[in-house]
Amino acid sequence: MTTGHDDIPFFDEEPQEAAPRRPAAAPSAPAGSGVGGIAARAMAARDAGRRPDYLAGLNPEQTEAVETLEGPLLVLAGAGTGKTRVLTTRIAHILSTGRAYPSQILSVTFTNKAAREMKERVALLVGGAVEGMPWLGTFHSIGVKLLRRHAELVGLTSDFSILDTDDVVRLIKQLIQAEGLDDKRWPAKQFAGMIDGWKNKGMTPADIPEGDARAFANGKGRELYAAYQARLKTLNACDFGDLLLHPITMFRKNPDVLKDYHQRFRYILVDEYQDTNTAQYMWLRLLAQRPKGELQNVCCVGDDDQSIYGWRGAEVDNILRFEKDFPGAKVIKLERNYRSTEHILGAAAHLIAHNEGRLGKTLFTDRTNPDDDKVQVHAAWDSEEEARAVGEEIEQLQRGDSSGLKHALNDMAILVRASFQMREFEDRFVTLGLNYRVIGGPRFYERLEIRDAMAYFRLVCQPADDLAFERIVNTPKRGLGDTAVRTLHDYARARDIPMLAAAHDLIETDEMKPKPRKALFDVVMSFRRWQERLENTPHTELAEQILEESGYTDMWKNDKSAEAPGRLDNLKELIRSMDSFESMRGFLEHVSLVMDAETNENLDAVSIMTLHSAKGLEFQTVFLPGWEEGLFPHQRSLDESGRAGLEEERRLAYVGLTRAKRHCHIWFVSNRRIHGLWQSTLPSRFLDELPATHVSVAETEQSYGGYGRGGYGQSRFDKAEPFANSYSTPGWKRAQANRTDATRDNWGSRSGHAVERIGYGESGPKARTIDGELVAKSTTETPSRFAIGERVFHIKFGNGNISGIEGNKLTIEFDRAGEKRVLDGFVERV
DNA sequence: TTAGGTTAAGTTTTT
DNA sequence: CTTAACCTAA
Repeated sequence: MTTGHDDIPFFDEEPQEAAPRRPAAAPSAPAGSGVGGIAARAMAARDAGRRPDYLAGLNPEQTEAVETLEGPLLVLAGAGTGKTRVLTTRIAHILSTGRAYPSQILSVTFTNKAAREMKERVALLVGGAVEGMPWLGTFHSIGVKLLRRHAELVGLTSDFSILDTDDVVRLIKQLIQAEGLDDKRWPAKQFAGMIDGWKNKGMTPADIPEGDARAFANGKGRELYAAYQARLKTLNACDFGDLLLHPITMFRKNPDVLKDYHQRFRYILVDEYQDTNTAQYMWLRLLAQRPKGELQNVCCVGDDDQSIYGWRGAEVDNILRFEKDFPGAKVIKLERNYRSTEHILGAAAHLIAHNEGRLGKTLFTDRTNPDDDKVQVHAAWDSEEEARAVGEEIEQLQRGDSSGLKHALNDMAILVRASFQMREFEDRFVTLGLNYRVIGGPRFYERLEIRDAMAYFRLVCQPADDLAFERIVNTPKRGLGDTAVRTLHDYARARDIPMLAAAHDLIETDEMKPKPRKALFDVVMSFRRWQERLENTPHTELAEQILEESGYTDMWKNDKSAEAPGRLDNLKELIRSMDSFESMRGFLEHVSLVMDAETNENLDAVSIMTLHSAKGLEFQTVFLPGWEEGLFPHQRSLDESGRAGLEEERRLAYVGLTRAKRHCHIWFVSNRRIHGLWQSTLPSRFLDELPATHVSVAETEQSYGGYGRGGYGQSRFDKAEPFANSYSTPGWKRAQANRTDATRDNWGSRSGHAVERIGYGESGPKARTIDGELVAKSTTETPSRFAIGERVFHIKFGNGNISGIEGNKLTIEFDRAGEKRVLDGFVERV
C-alpha cells in the first residue's frame, strides 16, 4: 500500500464517473427490505447463472449480513461466529456486484493485524483483479492519510511527525519544567495519560471539564494541555490522539472537505465497534452523515460481550445505542459458533448472562459430541503449584491424550489476567525445557537502538523534529552534554526555530566552547549532507550511511556488553525491513503506526499472554489461571469502576473461555504472592457463575483441594480413586525431584499428617462433576464448623481469632499478619 | 559520564 | 519481592 504522503491527489483514484454501475437497489429503498439482497442475487445470477462462489457456505444470518448493503446495519457477532468472514465477504460482494470501487469503501479496524488480515482475505475472495483497498486500515492510519492530504487545515504541513508515547512524555516533562512546576509532584506520564483520555473523548483544551483542568499542575491543567498542543504544532507533530482529533476538527471547520468524503465513501464498515471511543464515534458520525432521505450505508460489526477496553476510553454504549444513533438500523445477530464445544459455549453463556448491560445473545453450536470435555476447574495450593500442574498437563497433552490425539504446543495457550502471572509459568517452562512464547512483550520499534536509529532518520526527513534531535545529538557521545543542549534549546525557543536550525546558527558564533562547537559543527554538516542525499540516494543505502557516518554502529561495535551484538542485528533487520518501502518517509510512517514484532511461526511453542491480547485468537486448549478474587476480577477494576468494572472483568472472563476450541482449564490457587508477600486468596466469584452442567471439578491430590474442605469437600476426597500406577511415571519422578523441603513441611504441618503428592503424572487430573454444585461455590447453606471468636491456626499467617464467617470463608484477625479472609479449609482450631 | 544506591510503585494496551 | 526510574558520588 502506498503511504499517504506521496499519495495521488484527491479524487483521482477512480474513473471519472461517480460509480462503476448504478447500484441496483434504489437508494430510497426502505432499510432492511431485502431489496439489496435480491438485487445482488439477481445480478450474480445474471453474471454467472448462479450464486457467486463467495456466498456459498455462509449461514442464513451471515448471508443476510453480507447482502444487507443499503442502510445502517449492526452485526452483533459473537465470538467465533465468522465475523471476519462476513466483513470480507461483504466487501467482496460490494465490489463484485459493481456497487463501488475499492477506493469508495471505507473500512476501519482497530489493529494493524486486523487490517492486514482483512486485506488478505478480501484479496483472496476477489482475486488479484482488485488492487488493495486504499481506505482499509486502522482509525489511526486512515487519520494519518486524511491529515497528510489536508494538513494545512489544522495548522500542520503534510510531512508532520508522529510522536510515540515516549516522545510525548519527554515533551510534557519539558513543558512542566518550563512552567516552573515540580515534575515529581506532577508526573509527566500521568499528564500524558490524562491528555490521552481527553483526546479519546474528543476534547480539545477548551472542552475539558473544569474539575479535570484543576486536578493537575496546581490548576494549570488546561493551560498545560494548550501549551502541549501549541508545542506539537511548532514541532509539526501529532500524537496518536491527534490522528483522531485533528480530522474531526478539520471536518467540522471545513464542511466542503467533509462533503467530498461523503461522496467518496459509498460504504462504511467498522470492525470491533464495541471498542470505539468517543472520538472515533464522532469521527464515524461525521463521515457517515448523509443528506435527508439518503441512506447511511454504515455497517458496524462488534460484540458487546467482548468489550474489554472501557478503561482506555472505549464506550460500550456506542454499540448499545446503535439503533438510536442510526435511525432505521437493522440488527443481525450471529450466534452460531463454529469454534468451541457445547460445554465451553454453555459455560461462557451462563457466565456472561450475569451481566446487565448487554444486548443479549447466546452462542450455540449444533456440533455436539458426548465425548467432549467439560470445562475443568482446578484448585492449587499456590501459584507455584499452579504453574507446575499446568506444565505437567501441557507435557501430557503434547505426548498425546487418551484418545490418541496429539497436541502441538502451538495449539495451547495460557491466558492470564495480569502480566506478573506470566513469570511463574515462564520459570517453570524453562526448567521443563518447554517451548513457550510470550505475546505482547516489548515491541521491535520500542527497543533503544531502533528508536535511536529512527531518530536519525526522522531528523533527516523532518528537520523540525526537536525530540529526535535531542535524542541523538549526543548519541553516540560527542561531548554535547546537558549544558550544550540547554544552550541550543534556549536559543531555539527564543527565536522559535527548530533546534537543528539553532545549531546551524550557533556554530557561526562563539557562544559555545571550541570543543562542543566543533562537535556540533560536525553534526550539522552531517545532517545537511544526508538531507541532500535524501532525493537521490536509495533510502536503504542512505540509512546505512547515516548509521555508519554518525558513528552509531561503531558505538555498538565498541560496546562490550552482552546485548550489543543483538542490537547490531536489530539495526540490520531495521535496514532490511526498509527495503519494502518506497521511501524513507513512507517507512517512518509505518514504523510509528504499524510495525510490530514478528513471531516465529515455525517454532512449536505454548503461547502465554494476557486475556486482553488474546481477543480474536483461538486455541485447541486454553488454560486460564488465577481465577481468584482481587486478581480476577481485579480489585482495582472493582474499586475504580464498581459494577461497570465488574462487568468488564466478566466480559474478560467470557473472552477467555471463548478462546478455547476443545479444552478449557480454569485454575485458582489459595495462596498467591503479590508484591512480594504471600496473600491468602479466595476463589473468583466467576467460578460461582459457571453452570455445573458444563463444568467439572478436577481433583488432583496435590491440590489439597483445600478448597471446599469445610463444607462438603471432605467426602469427595475420601472417594477419590488412588493413583496407584503413577509412581513409576516420569511425572511422578519429576515431582519427587522438585519437591522442596519447604513445601513438604508446609503440607505436613497444615494437615497434621504427611500427604504425598501423587497423581499428576500419567493418570492426570481426574475430573468429576459434583451434581448441581461447584467446588467453588461459596454458599452460606452449610453451617460453618467454626464460630466467631474461636482461636485458629493458619499455615502462612499463624495464629488468630475468627472475627467473621461467611459460608466457608472466614475473616480472621491474625496476631502477626492482621485481618485476612481465608477459606476454613486452611485453618485449624488451636 | 557511569556505576551504584535509593525510592516508589506495582492491571489490562493500541495506535 | 522486583523493577524501573531517578539521583548522587567518584
